[in-house]
Amino acid sequence: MKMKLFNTATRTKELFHSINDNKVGMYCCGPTVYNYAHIGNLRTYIFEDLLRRALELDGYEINHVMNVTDVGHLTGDGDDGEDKMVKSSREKKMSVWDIADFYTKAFFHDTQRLNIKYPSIACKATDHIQEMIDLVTRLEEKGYTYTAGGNVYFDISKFPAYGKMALLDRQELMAGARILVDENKKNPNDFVLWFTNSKFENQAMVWDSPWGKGYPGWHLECSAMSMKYLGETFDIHCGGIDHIPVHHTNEIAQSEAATGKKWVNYWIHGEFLLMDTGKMSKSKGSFITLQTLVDEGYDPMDYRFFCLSGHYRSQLMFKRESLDAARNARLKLVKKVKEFSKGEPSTSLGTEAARLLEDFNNAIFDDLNIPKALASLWAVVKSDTISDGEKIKAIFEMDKILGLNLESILDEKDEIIDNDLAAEIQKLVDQRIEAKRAKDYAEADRIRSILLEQGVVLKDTPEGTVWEKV
RNA sequence: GGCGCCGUGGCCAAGUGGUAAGGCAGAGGCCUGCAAAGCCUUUAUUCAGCGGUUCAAAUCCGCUCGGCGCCUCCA
Repeated sequence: MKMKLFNTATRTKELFHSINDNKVGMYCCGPTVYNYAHIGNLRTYIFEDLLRRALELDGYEINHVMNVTDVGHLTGDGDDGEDKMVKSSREKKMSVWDIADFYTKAFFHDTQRLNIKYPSIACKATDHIQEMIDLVTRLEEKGYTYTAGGNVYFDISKFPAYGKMALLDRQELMAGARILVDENKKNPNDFVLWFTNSKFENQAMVWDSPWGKGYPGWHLECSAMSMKYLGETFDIHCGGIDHIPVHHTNEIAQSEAATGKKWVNYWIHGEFLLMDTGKMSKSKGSFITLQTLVDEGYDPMDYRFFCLSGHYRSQLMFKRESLDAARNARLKLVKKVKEFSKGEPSTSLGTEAARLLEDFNNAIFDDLNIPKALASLWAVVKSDTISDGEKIKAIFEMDKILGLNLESILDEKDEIIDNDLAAEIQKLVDQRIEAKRAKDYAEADRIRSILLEQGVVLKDTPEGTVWEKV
């Protein structure tokens, strides 16, 4: 047990201790399924996947819970906001349920392509309305709520520790920064637990509650579902750094007010992916999805490898140039792995390979220092003294964390080309070999360029001429 | 205005007191009829700038300049 993690709650790197032996309860804020996830969102899920894999390497069994937000996420944090699901539904002329279903599938398709492990439990907010109502009831019984304008609000003045993790007490708001404060609120930071006062007609997603027909506030789902599946106090909660000041702050307030207990031991937040133009924002509409990159010819693994190039707590600038660098490096790695795997893999590691693997693991355990760990990976690749069999074993071991799918890439068949075409190509290759033998280089080059036009590249290796499709 | 973060070779990036990992790109070489691929070698007396602390600083402190994020839905 040697995992060290930067805990936002204490702003320090701490040695991780789980509540129950080798079991870890980890809750990760999931997608809002009113649109596609963009590559910035995906960076966070990749980071969480790396965290999960690292904890597994450290010997823990992970209960990984992720929510799917399919209701209650408003365009503004007040009574005036419209539910994003409803908005999307109206714009796309699909039912809210179909919208949710469509984008949930799209989301998990993306995570699967990025080799992100599927959560132990993926839970939808709309399947847990009762749990949310129960939570609001508990808060109401303890006097943490008030009703105004038909909505139930959380009263932060009753919870003195409000904003402690986010250091909100040390901040002063910029005058006018908060556009449109909900007039029903006693304090601008109070937040809605339950809405009944929807001004939007035909609100499709409403449920009966003790406070009237309505729908839950956004923050509620994470508190209700995490406690249902992980208990009232659990180990890790992660998400994007943007969630610190509002979403996570409110989750902490309502959870700890309800139970009177500490809710989460370790808060781990991932930094943002930035574009040259600034951050990528889902609600602004223009963003890059994984499919965009795939359409441009990148492999999803290129993007994963790109994310590995920066530390999860640092902002990462997305540029095609950087993605190209990541692709080149990854392709080189794959090529090496294929080469090393021609022989039998070793069953054990010699001292140098073992040392490099240990260096790798130590970097991982030091708050997920992937960029540093990668140096050990390349050291294995380039080593003169480690046998190919050991290299393979060590690299596959490292890939359990990196998740580049190196083992299954080996199983991939090279592009299938039908036999007739292969025979045709081989015939030309043979002609060229003949021409070369006769030192008729003009003819040899002519044949080579014919093949190149068909996308076939020739390589004259010491073992003879080989060709491959590009 | 407040809070937080950052500034390391052409690009990305690790390193937070002991004298600069790694990747990409580039250059040179080997190989080749020429290529392609591969391999080898090579690229920061220096870490935005200026002061200070210290035997010793990219690493600590102060100031200056530059960049970013948050304070509003947001990974």
